[in-house]
Amino acid sequence: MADVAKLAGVSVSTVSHVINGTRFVKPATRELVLDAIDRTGYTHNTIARALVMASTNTLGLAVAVGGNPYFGDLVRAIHSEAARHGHTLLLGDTREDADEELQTVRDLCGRRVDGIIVAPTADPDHRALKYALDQSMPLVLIDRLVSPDYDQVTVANVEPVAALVEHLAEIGHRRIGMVAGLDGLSTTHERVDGYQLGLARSGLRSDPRLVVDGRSTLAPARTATRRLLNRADPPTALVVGNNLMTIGAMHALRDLGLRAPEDVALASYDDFEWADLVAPRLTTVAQPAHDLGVQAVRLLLRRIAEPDAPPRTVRLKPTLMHRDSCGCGGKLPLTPAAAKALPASSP
Amino acid sequence: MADVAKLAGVSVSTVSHVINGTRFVKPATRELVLDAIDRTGYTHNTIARALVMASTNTLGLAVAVGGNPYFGDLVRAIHSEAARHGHTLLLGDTREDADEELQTVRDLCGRRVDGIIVAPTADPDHRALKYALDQSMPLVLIDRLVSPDYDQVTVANVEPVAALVEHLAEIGHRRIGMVAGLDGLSTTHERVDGYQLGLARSGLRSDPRLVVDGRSTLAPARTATRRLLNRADPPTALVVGNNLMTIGAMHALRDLGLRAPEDVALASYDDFEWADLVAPRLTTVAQPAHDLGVQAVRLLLRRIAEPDAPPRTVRLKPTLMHRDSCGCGGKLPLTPAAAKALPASSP
DNA sequence: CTGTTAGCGCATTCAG
DNA sequence: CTGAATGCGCTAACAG
Repeated sequence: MADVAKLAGVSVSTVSHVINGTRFVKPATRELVLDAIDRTGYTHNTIARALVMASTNTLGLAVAVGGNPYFGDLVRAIHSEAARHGHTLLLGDTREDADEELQTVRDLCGRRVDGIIVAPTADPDHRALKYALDQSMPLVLIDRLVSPDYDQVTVANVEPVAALVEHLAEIGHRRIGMVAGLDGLSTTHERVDGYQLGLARSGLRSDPRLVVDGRSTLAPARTATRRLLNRADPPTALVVGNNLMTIGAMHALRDLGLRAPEDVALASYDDFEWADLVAPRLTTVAQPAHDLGVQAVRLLLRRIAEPDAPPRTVRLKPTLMHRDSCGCGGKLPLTPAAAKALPASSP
Repeated sequence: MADVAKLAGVSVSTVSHVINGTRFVKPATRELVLDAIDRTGYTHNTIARALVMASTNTLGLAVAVGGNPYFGDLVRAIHSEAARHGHTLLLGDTREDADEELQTVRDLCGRRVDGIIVAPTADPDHRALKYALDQSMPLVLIDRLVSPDYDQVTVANVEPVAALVEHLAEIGHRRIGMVAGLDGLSTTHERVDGYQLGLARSGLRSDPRLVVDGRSTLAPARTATRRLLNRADPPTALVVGNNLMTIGAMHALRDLGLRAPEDVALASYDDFEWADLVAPRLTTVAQPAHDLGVQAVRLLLRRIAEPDAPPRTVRLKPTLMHRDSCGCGGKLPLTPAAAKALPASSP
């Protein structure tokens, strides 16, 4: 930058100001600077700028990068919304592990990002989150809720899952099982709560043995589902807690030579782009991944701008993708109450 | 850091050295420093460090973040390998657009990442890549090849696709169509070349009208496939150039009330986790996404360490996932030559 | 309208 | 074994 200044016959201060447009510069000299800049091949050093400005224009993202396509959508949405506001993303992988999460958040803080979006792991102590707050690092939680003290954005879980269960019950199912996600995640608990609520509303007794742990991923869900269906008195319908576990559950059905929805009806949380290509076409609840990401970024930018604003929890509504795996033959819509909790969209 | 030094009764220089372990410090004073550090709640400022070290321990990644789950796997692999070497990822989205690509790379350079991994867009001038080289920014290309002057890592395309075509031909198909990807990408061209090669080897005449442009994404592939199958003399088998387009093609089949493999046989590039849950189970070619990512990072770190090393092109082999959509009934394996080009794995 | 100068927080010679 | 001093590249008062 000193070179540029010399070559243009001005001071570094002027160079800085033409670069940032931060104060008026006589058009003549500005031209001088401008072409001195590209004759020098000069490139603005964001690092140095960040040091003095105490702001990096970078947002940290701490999620479990792995496997789940839903998080891919989230990352994409977050990235584009961040970019729209001139921010870049620094990517951290929690691997759904509390220690990794803490280390990731630490690293992100060390790199002086302007704020962090994290999909919290099941850490009961929330060490990573506390650390961030401790550093007074702006923070917003996505997907999973932790406490209203944080800014957080998530999706409705209880009512939508209840609606699914009620639908299944109305078709005539009396033994409805659930493949639940990782213990310790709010999404898991809320979806199980929704399941219980649905049963209760349908006048069905809840049987704890019908709820199995699929650990939010494919393989465990596969074996758990297999075990569940191998019981002496297996459920005739299954509610599955997320997308990966749905793949696992379908594998399990195939392993056992069972067909959906004839042998076992299926309804699950999270949609796929190919959900209506599989046999049977999957009845699912689709998350508004894009909106979730956008909201998270907005919340974070607000928090950065006003560190003392009251924390806000945003909860978005998912959409019912009513297809064939529930086995109602398409003839039966949701009950009015359920439909209200869970707006439907034609596939 | 000055605070820490004061509180420990030493100089900043000593503090720096105990933090980085960069020279011997008497255990006694080191302890002093260490607990002064956490009594102060001091956090190492990576930004300032980067400024003086002229190195950020950050790698830039410029890909089309959108939609394609294959890139999700890639990002994951790259991230973990980078992390293994103490580097973090700065994420850039090219959106498969040349201008976005250039801007992304510019930004990444401005942020002084230590190197960049880019999945080049179809820009005929390779402006972004030239820019990076111009800045003498270490660079490696992933997925698509551009020129042996760059470090690049990709997957074999020609022979694997040829093998697919030969397989289809051997089952008896004489009119084999292809849904090709975005023009200008090496993967697209190589896969089309493989298609032609397979036809030639099978003694089939190539008909340009049987190759349609699916633009590497779902929707265009759907309409293109529909148009192709609506021809007076439609193909009886289809080779599809990537995963998203495969979803599109399957939608097209359903749109037309056609079934695979009975009405149209299907074989495609890129595997999915659910490829054997759809009807029919998809015969695909699976990319070694993880290895691609790992190799890319290794190449990049080598380039950073030795800026003048000769450029290297790494080409990995994909795996055949031989399932049902090709319609051979599982009875017919690949010809020996084809099998050699395309190792198979049981689903 | 523009130049001078003092840090931003750290790593690192060079002396002790 | 440790401290003092210099500079990384830039922005922002503060003078002109």
